[in-house]
Amino acid sequence: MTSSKRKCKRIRIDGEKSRERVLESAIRLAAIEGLERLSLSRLAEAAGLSKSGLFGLFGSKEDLQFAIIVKAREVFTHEVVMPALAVPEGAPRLRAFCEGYLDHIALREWPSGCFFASVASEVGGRPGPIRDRVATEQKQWASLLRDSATRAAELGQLRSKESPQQLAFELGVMLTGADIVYLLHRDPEILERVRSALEDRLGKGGSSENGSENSSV
Amino acid sequence: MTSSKRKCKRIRIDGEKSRERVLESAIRLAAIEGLERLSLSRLAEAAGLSKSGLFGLFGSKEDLQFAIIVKAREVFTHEVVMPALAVPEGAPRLRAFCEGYLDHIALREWPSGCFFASVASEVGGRPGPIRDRVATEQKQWASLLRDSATRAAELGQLRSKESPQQLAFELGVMLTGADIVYLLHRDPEILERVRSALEDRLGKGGSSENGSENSSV
DNA sequence: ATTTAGAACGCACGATCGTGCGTATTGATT
DNA sequence: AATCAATACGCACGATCGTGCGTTCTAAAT
Repeated sequence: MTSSKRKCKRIRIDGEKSRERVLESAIRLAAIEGLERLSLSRLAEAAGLSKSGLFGLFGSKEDLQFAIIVKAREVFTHEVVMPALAVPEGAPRLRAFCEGYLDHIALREWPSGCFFASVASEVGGRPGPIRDRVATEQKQWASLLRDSATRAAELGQLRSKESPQQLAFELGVMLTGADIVYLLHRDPEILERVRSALEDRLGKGGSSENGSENSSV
Repeated sequence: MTSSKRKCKRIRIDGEKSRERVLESAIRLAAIEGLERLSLSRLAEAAGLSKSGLFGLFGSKEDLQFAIIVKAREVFTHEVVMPALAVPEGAPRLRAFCEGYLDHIALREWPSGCFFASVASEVGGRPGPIRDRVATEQKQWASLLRDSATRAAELGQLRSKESPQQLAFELGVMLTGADIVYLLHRDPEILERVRSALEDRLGKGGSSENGSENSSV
């Protein structure tokens, strides 16, 4: 009920550019402050426009929060998911998902670790549309891991005694837990121990083993 | 500079009772809202006293936040740590720590899962005394797991190929990650999969195996 | 019975929050 | 050139935040 886009023959939505620019700052601010603590004033100041101008771009704070989630998902897809999809399916791709996640949370540009882990624990206790949306995103990420693990099992790349669903689950919660703990201590040993766990379950062979330039997207 | 306790021969601090009563509500509210989103007004209303009365009890909001952390630690110690310390050391105790944690986050009285996991991701990106305190608490919990795993290794209760430090780390981050994910979906399968992981690494034998009444403390 | 220190209160302050309104500015369409 | 819808702005509103101040009440110490 917020947007009233009456009849208009040819609208030139130049505001899209502004929204993108704002969201670029917003995802970083929201990861630190939290989705609800993020204030329009500070975001406006960080993005270089007025508070009311920012408000008008999104219509309401909840719409802004949704847009931030969508933008964060795009970034996560670009930084973690897509590079892994360029790796051969099965165990190597599953490993690439996990290593991509570890590299992602270790980036200095993200002082609050994984955006979705941060937001999940923020809104997890408060039911509502935002929590549902975050839950959906998390499920999709879990599906990526599970599908890769299943394919790895089909290809005979796993220890036979292990259920691929169980393996994908354990890796997923380990990554999330490591993100939280790494957030507190910033101890590289945390990332190394997760990599050891990966090596234990998926065998050796890091991301530097296969040249990544002969892959067709 | 907040407390000015001049010279007084015999003070009867009755306020301790009030503080305890307030903190009882505060830890639950803070787990849902977050340590910083928690407002004095709502907490005062929930605890049944005035806002200024509540403020006077703690001196400042930061002091209140510290008191909440201390209280949450007491609850966690009472609900998770102490029962596990009544279990024979080594693998059974390590298992009791993990199962106690799972039971703890599954409790309906805690709609936001583990207090410390929630607060960790809230303040993890913002350095300061509160984050340092939470980090210290997390380290102590990790030490409990690590010491139990080490003792289990000494007792020959682990698969020899496995480093006890690595085992303790993996279990710890799995618990934290499972807390976050369970917060989002409330799917009992999540808890079951963690229990499967425990069974895989520590063998069968749940908490109901050994009678817990013949234990000294 | 008087004294007295702390507990709890009402009240108000400055700051900041999300939001609505009125108004220039802009660039594409007519 | 004129029209018009969308952008971005300044400003102000009610609400809520953390905090300080002064008063009343209560119970232990004298």
